[in-house]
Amino acid sequence: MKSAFLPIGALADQSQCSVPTIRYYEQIGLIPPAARSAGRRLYGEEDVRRLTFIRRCRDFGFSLERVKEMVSLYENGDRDCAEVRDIAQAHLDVVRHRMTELLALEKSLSQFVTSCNSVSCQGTTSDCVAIEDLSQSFKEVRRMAPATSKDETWNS
Amino acid sequence: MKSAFLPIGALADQSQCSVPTIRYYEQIGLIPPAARSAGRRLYGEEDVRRLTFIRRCRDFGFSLERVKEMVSLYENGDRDCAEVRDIAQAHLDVVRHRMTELLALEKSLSQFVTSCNSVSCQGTTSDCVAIEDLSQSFKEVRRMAPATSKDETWNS
DNA sequence: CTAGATCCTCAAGTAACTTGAGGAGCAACT
DNA sequence: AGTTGCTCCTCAAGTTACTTGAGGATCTAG
Repeated sequence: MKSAFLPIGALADQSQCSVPTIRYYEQIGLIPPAARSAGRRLYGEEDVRRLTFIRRCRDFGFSLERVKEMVSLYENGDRDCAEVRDIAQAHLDVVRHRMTELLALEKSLSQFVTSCNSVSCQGTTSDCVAIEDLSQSFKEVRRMAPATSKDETWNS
Repeated sequence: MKSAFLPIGALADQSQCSVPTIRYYEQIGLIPPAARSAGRRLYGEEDVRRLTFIRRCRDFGFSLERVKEMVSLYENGDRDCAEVRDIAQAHLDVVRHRMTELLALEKSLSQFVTSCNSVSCQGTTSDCVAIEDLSQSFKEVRRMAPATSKDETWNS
């Protein structure tokens, strides 16, 4: 068996969460209380997976309450399957919406950087053609996605 | 001239920020103090653009401090153009990184929903094949992006 | 066996808002 | 002219999701 036990610092490294954040998650009941050896917390591979998943969801802007829901999707075995699918579907909708917005910002920024590199661009920003382009792209972004409902279903 | 003056509620609608949030942004100096008529704030098209841009950046997970920096990108004309480009480039890196992670999550979720719809799925989650698929996809997601540096440059 | 890194708990601080109290102003129907 | 209802104002307190700090114990390497 290769299941080594990890102290909290190693878990933090592997999951990209900070040590105090992990303790905080335990405190609020998002992750189960860790096993202890001489008062110190010990973790396994399952904990690395769970925490990585949690950190990822947080990066995407889901609230801790929603993350709790998502974690329970694949850990809790006594829920109605259709209900679980509906939750996942709704999360998927949000994720797709975020992706279109991120794509629009990516386009704005890359256009800006490209034109800033290609045009003669030695002076201050007021002389720089690319700056005007940038503020123009933001207007375009707005036109592209006019009815951004602010995902109130998910973060309210 | 078609420049109508907007009360704070209309600005909130158009920019997708809440009314208290706009007042808060004024208070912390992120947006300039609005003109007033009978004590009430009045705004124009420029304010709609600025606030929409700010809201969008916040949705993408940039801190208010970073947003301040980005707002000054196209409003402040006395900065070195190369410096401005470097800031934009760094933002672009973060945005691209977020996009690959979002894409991975999108894949996980859509696979889950699809298989949940196709297989016989009438009981509880412990009976459902799709749940096992989902937790498997999360492991895949982890393998796809192992060195997530947590964007410390941007949100520290 | 000691020096430094890592761990522990508990309390307080921070960012970015949100909510609530208490009150004034404007629009528009009657 | 009155009053009903919506929007606005300020100021203070609450919320979420952490982070930082104090004060102390414990493990690990040289």
